Amino acid sequence: MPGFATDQLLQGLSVDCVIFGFHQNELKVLLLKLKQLDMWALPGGFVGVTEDVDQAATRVLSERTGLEDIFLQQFFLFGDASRHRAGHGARLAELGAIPAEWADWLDRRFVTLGYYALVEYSRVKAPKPDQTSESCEWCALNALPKLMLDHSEILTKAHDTLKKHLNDQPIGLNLLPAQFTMPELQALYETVLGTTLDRRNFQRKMLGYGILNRTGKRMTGAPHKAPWLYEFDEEKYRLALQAGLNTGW
Amino acid sequence: MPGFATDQLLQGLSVDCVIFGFHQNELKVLLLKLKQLDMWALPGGFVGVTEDVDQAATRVLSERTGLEDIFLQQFFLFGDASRHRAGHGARLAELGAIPAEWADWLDRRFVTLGYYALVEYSRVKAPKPDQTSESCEWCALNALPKLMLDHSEILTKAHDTLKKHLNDQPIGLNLLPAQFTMPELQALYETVLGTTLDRRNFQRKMLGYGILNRTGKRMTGAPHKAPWLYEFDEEKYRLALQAGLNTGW
DNA sequence: ATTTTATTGCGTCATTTTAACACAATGAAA
DNA sequence: TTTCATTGTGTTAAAATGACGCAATAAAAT
Repeated sequence: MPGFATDQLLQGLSVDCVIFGFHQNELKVLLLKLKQLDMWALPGGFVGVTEDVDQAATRVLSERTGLEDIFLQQFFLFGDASRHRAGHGARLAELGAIPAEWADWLDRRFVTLGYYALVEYSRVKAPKPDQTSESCEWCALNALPKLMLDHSEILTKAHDTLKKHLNDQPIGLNLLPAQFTMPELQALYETVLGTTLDRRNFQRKMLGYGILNRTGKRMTGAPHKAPWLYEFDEEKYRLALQAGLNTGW
Repeated sequence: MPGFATDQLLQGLSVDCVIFGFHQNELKVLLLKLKQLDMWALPGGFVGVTEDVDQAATRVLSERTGLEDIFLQQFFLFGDASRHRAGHGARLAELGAIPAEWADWLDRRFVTLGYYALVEYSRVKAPKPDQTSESCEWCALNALPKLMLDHSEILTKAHDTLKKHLNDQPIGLNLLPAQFTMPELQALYETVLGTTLDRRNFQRKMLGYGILNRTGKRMTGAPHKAPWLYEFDEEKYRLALQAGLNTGW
C-alpha cells in the first residue's frame, strides 16, 4: 500500500447525529446519558464495511426515535488524530460504562461523520437509550450538560451549519407539525438564529419564497385573533432545497 | 463491538482533492493520468491512522504541486458501500497499473473525503505524478477526460459546492495573482458560475464587500484603457469568509 | 501626428427589495 | 360589553439591484 502498512491504514468510522427538535419555543437536541458517568453523548454508531454511511446514520436515528422518514444531512467529518484518546476505552470499561471487550476498540483511531437531523418533536414518543446509555432525552440547546469527547464541538458545528443553511434553504418541514401558523414558523427561525425578527417583514419574505400554502383553516384556542394555518408545498419546498433561495450572483 | 465483529468495522479512509486553477479564462482541474489505462483520477491518498484528515489532504496537495499554503476545504464524504468494486484491484494489477500487492487493499471498502482547493495556476510549475500515474496535468473543466470510479461525481460536487459558496463567501485569494484587475476578477466569477455578469454592477457589488484595496498602479500592455490593479485585504477577506457576505436573515 | 478601436471608470435612472412602523380586525377572557 | 394581546394588511423611506450612457485612455492603425 502506498507508503503505509495495512494496519496503519484501517480505521474505525462512526456517525454522530445531532437531532434537532423544536418545542415550547426552544431548540432541543436528543442526547444520551452515559451509564455510570455524569456525561452525555450524541446518538451515534459505527459504520459497517458493507453499509452506506447515510444508511448508518438513518439506522442510528431510527433506533433512537423510531422514525424513518427524517431529514438527515452530513455536515462535517471530524478527523483529527487527537480525537481518540489513548486509555479512554479502558477507563470506560473500568467504570462499567461499556463491556470490557470493547475497550481496545475504543482506543483505536476512528473518525466520525457528523449528521444533523430535523425532527418534529411530538413525533418522538419515547426516545430509546442504547446499550451504553441509561436514558435518551431532549436537552435544551442553551442548557446543555457536559458532553463526552468532542461532542460539544460537533454539536456547535451542527448548529452553525444549520444557521448558515437558513440563508439559502427553507427549514420547517420535519421540524414543525404538518400545519402551523406563521408566528410558529417565525418562532422557529428566531430560535435557530438566536435573534428576533419583524413579524410583518418575516411574513412577506417567507411568502415570497412561494413554498407555503395557506389552508382555509385558522388556529383557534388562544385569546387573540386566530392566525391562519399554513402547510409546506412539498414539491416546491424540495425544489427550493436544491436550487437555493437566495440567488446571490 | 456494538453489533459487529472488528473486521467488519475497520475500513480504509482516503482523501481526494479537486484542485482548481484559473488560466486563460478557463477553470481547470489538476488530474492524474493512470498508467496503462486510458483513464484519469483525482489526486488522492490514504489517511494514516495517526494522521489528521486535513493533514493528509495537505500532504497530497503538496506532493502534487509543491505548494504548502493553499486554501483547502473538505466538502463531502463519499461513503456509499457501492463505491468499491469487487475485483477492481485485481484488474488494475493485471494491467500493471498498480503493484500486485496492492490488489487486495483496493478491493477493501473505503470511503473518501472530498476536498477542494483553490490555487494560483502560475505557482504550479511542474505538477508531479504519483506512483500509479504517468503524468499530472491541468484539464479544462469543460473538456474532462474519462475519470476512474466515482471521481466525476466528486468533481461535479466540488464544482457545485464552489458555486454555492460563491454566494456568501469571497473567492479569488489563492486563485489569482497577488495583484489583479477588476475584469480579471470578474472573469473568474463568470467562469466559475458559467454565466456572464454586468461589468459595472459587478464592480459596485464587489467593492461594496470592502475586501479589496486599490493599489495605485495600473495594468498596462493592452491596447486599451489601463485598468486599476487591486489586491485583497487579507484581514477583511478572512473575516468575510467566516461571517459570510450575504446576511440572509 | 492623428485617428481608430476596444475597453475601462464612473455615473444615471427605474425597479425591486428591505427596514421600520401604523392601524384596524379578531377571539377569548374580564 | 369592554379589555387585551395578537394577527392581517397595509404605507413609506431607504437601500440594493438591474439595465444602461458616456467620456477617458492606451496602444495599434492610419
